[in-house]
Amino acid sequence: MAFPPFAVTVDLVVFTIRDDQLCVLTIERGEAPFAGCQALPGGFVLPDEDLAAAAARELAEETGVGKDAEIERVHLEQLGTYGDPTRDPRMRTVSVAYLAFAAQLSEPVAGTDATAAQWMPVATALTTSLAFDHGQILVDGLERARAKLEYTTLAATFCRDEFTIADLRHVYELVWDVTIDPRNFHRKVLASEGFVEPTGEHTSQARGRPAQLFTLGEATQLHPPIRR
Amino acid sequence: MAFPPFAVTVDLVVFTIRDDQLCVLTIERGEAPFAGCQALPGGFVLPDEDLAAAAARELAEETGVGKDAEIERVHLEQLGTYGDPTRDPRMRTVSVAYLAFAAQLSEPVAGTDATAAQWMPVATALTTSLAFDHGQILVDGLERARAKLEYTTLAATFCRDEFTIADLRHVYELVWDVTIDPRNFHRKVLASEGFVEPTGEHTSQARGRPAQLFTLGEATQLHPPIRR
DNA sequence: CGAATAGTGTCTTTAAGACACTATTGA
DNA sequence: TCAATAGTGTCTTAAAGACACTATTCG
Repeated sequence: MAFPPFAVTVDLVVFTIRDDQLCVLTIERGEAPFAGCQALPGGFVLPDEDLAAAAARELAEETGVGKDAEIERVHLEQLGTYGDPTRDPRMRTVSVAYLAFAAQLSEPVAGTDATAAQWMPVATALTTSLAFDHGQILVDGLERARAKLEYTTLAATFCRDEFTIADLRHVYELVWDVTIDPRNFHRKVLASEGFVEPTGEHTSQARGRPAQLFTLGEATQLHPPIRR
Repeated sequence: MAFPPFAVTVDLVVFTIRDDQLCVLTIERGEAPFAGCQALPGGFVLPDEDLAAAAARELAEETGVGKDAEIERVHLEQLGTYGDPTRDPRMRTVSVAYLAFAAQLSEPVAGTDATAAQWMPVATALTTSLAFDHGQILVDGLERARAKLEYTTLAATFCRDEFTIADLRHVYELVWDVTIDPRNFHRKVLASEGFVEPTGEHTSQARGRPAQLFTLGEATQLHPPIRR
């Protein structure tokens, strides 16, 4: 049977928290179209590769994540598919966008690609002209991320394996761009069955009373949700 | 630049309410693979066609919806993309699934296709072996539909232009497969700013006190949501 | 009349938000 | 000591759910 041939790519919206800012992974394009322009990382899906596998592969290539046990600390989900006939001037392309949340673990971001990858503050990225329809994909990814924090435990994915309640609150504050009452937040998280489990350890570095350390609990969904 | 060629299709999960049941539109496949098997309606995306346009075209072909002003009464949104390399034995295919909610307006369902289309109760469809990965797509579509009713006004999309609070409650009950207290539901809907607007008209047909008729209000999101 | 459905009022419980207060550290 | 952060308690308000009650129709 004849069918119109399409190129299928995956593009990644990878969020992390760095220097007290929500950041997104971008690359500088080396070739036309949009040469020299900032873009989301991504690439072609291989002939026998699943879409999620292609996304995981691109993520590993660009961040180094996934080569070790670090894959455990990354959340990857399908965001949406973008297929406007004019989105790529070279050919008819359909891009399946994936959304990733990562704790900032290893610093090296320069991937196996020759392209220079960097963590760009989301506030900057939103006012930057990105290649293709990547500006729209970023907006959609940010909105999805914000919504997901409400009813899932995925905020912990932005934290290291052990974290304090203040760390977790900081994730919500940076992603939602709001301030949250520390006392009410504390109570709400502890009241949420299975959200966090105490390790028994405490932090010691900062000024102020040492905080208890927690790990992510069994729950993946929050009932009731933590509302924006 | 060389790239692996893919076939790109759209598949539709179209829900409606018929005979007091949540139903999904299915077709009987005429050709291999899965000849004679039930499947979701869908087809190839044309070379210069947007993905959403392809979904709208397939929907019109299968249901007749969209030819008149009826397009107003249908909600169409992207559900997700399915691209397992083995999902279609003929070729490498990526399918972009769309979710549609429709009021049961015109009865004729037999589309312009030769394939026989029918409204199948979702409870039946879930225990039927559907072609390709359409069983998974249906499950995902049902879960998305259930979630959407919580925080959007889309339940009204299942109703005719004018509807009673009981009609609306019935949508929630059938989609969520629960029973809802009519009195609390009534209060909650009326308290939700912009959800419904009274027309001033009343129903007269049934036994019991005549009910007020409403149209959908300006709101698209519900604050607070109506929880399952 | 009684059955059926529409619609209102009221009480209890749960959760959110404001915010006073105590606890424990470093400088 | 004070500044800073962690953590608890308590009050008020909003919303969910249970359910008694009234309203209006048909048979």
